[in-house]
Amino acid sequence: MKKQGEDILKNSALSVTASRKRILEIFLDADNALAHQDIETKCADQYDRVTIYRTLQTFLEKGIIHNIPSTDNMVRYALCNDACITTGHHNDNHVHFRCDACGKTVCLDDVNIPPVNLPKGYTMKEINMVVNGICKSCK
Amino acid sequence: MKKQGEDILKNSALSVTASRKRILEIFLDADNALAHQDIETKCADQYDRVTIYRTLQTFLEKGIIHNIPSTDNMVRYALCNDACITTGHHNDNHVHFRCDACGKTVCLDDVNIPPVNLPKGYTMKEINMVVNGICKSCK
DNA sequence: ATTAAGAATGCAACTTTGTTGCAAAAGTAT
DNA sequence: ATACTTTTGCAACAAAGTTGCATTCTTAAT
Repeated sequence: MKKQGEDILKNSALSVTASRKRILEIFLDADNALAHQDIETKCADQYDRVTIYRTLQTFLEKGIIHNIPSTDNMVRYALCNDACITTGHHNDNHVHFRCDACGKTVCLDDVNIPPVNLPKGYTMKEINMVVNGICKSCK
Repeated sequence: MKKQGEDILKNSALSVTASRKRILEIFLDADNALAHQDIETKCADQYDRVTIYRTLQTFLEKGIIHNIPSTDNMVRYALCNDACITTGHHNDNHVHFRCDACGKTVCLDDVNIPPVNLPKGYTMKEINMVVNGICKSCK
């Protein structure tokens, strides 16, 4: 299990570096989505701010993580599920939940986004759904 | 029609000031959602950046505008529809659409967000749906 | 209409967040 | 082990957002 992060990097054809392994580890350990800031507080002493920005960008492009929109100017990131990473096919069709009590944002992997009918002339490429309220841990 | 902005302010128990009227006017004229930056470029010569921040904050709190989440760290704002403002009751249950071609974000007022079943233990308070793709004007 | 009280604005200073170019260091493949 | 490529850290900068306070504008009551 120690090698999990390294494997993800190799599968994505990325070179294996200490900072990438560490940031992946942070995601693997987390039970919720992380903002840039969260990651920075966990390892800014070890790695430069700029490196974190670039690493998140790289992970996004490779489909290792996906981002979750927000209304607070704090885009959050979460690991894509295994199928996503191994197949290369993206299926981030799940709902995200933000708890107003604990502030955590999580992926509800089992809750699919319901289909929507757009008006004539609109073409859908991606869809994002974020629900907030109280999570099961807080209530 | 000239008084529309002023009426909105009065209905929300806000004092009528030049900057608030101007910012409301910008929203009334716009056919898409606006980021802070958009507003700034339209009136930063007339009003201070700080005033714009505070005005948007106030409008949000009063329910005059609502915000639209994004993954690009550019929260956008749009006027709530009339019913929203007059009844004080929020019903921003519509889908938002972001066009990848023209970059505009719009409210699809006629497209309701479909219901979602959350797992046991989760309570929903708000829900947000953002679709992106190509809008009817661009294709 | 005038005025007093309260609210909003502008300014200045500051903090945080994000970006870019470049030299040094580390990783990869031979 | 070496040459080549990629990544990192640093520095400098640009942009975004925040706060306190003095001044100005609104409002409501006289």
